[in-house]
Amino acid sequence: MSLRSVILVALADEDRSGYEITKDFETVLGYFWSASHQQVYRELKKMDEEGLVACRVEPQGSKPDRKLYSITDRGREDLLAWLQAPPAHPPVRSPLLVKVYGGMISGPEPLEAHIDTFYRESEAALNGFKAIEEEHYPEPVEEMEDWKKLAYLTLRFGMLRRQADARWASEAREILRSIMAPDREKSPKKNKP
Amino acid sequence: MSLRSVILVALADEDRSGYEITKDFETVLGYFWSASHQQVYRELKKMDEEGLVACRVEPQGSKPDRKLYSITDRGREDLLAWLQAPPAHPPVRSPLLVKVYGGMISGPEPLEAHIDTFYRESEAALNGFKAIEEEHYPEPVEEMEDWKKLAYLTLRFGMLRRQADARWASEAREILRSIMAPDREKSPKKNKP
DNA sequence: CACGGCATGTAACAGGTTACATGATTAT
DNA sequence: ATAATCATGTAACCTGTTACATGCCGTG
Repeated sequence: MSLRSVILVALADEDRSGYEITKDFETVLGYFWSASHQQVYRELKKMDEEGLVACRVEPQGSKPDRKLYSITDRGREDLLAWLQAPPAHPPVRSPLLVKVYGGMISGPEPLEAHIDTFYRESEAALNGFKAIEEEHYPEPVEEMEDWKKLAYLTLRFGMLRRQADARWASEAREILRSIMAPDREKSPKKNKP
Repeated sequence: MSLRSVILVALADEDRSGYEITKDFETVLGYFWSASHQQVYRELKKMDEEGLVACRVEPQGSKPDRKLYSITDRGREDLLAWLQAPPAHPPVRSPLLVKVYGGMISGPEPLEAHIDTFYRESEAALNGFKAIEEEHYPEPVEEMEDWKKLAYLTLRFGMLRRQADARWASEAREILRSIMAPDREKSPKKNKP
């Protein structure tokens, strides 16, 4: 039920079209949720049927018509209840770590490549976040408006995660080097002793 | 296609039953993947049909029969190809951060509770990992066998992540306190200015 | 004899991905 | 012209969750 709630959050302040909400998932909402336009349209339709949102068609002269959705009282109630309920913990699912764990089967070479890319991506994402921080949050936290503090916290989460990821990747690179080191006797590959 | 591959990794060293693989997801595999027994059984059935695994029924005297699965050559080929391909990046989906972002709607009280729980859970998980480290990986990394280095890396990932989570939670708590502080004029709630 | 662990599944549903499809407007 | 962006959707499929279901064994 999370997608519904994210959409309701997006609609809480201003009416938006499915297209705009999709764009939000590529920007602000993207720090903590992702959804494709197909998902958004499908969900909005269901939510309309269930009375959580209302829909009106807005003709806009030259451009194609758009369907503007607004949150209803029922929608607001549902959202409030969801926000107050303790959050679910999405289960861990990391393809990268599966590949690490299976490293004895693939051999260390592909692993080194994966981890290297992961390191670079983590660093790049971190730098991206830092740039956003400088541009949009230059003032000290205490001086931010309340809503801005909350948005900042979601950015901050991404930064700390990516930092941890980059740190792990460099550790992993070191350890991998010791596996790949050629000056060792070759023993038969076995995953468990 | 990741679930298939994780199952193949689990079968790479020794034949296992669906039940045993399910248990693996609660232990070793649990650091980087999760799946329910329903998923495991369903997937094994499909993989059998597609010739990635072979199945034989093992009667074991008193206890109920079990179906032992083993990886086939086709399975090994598929797994190797998958391990070598660059890993997919699962999209971010964090219910907690959605609730943070929607904090102006719910008010800070429930948020404080969510973040507090998150902090405690992160710390607890971290301590759990540290205990496992002491018990199962007491020797210096350089002295570990290759396969053990890889397993250690998956543990290490969990540790660094949880550490980052805990750090974020304490930052968040501080910032939240400044929102909740009662010695401020009350302004009308608005998510965006 | 009740309960937890072993061992296996089916069915329905919810959520997410991929592919396909349409048509207008605006910028190069 | 043609490509990008705006704006909307359908259909099929895959993956994950929840609920239901069965039956044996060993321990207290």
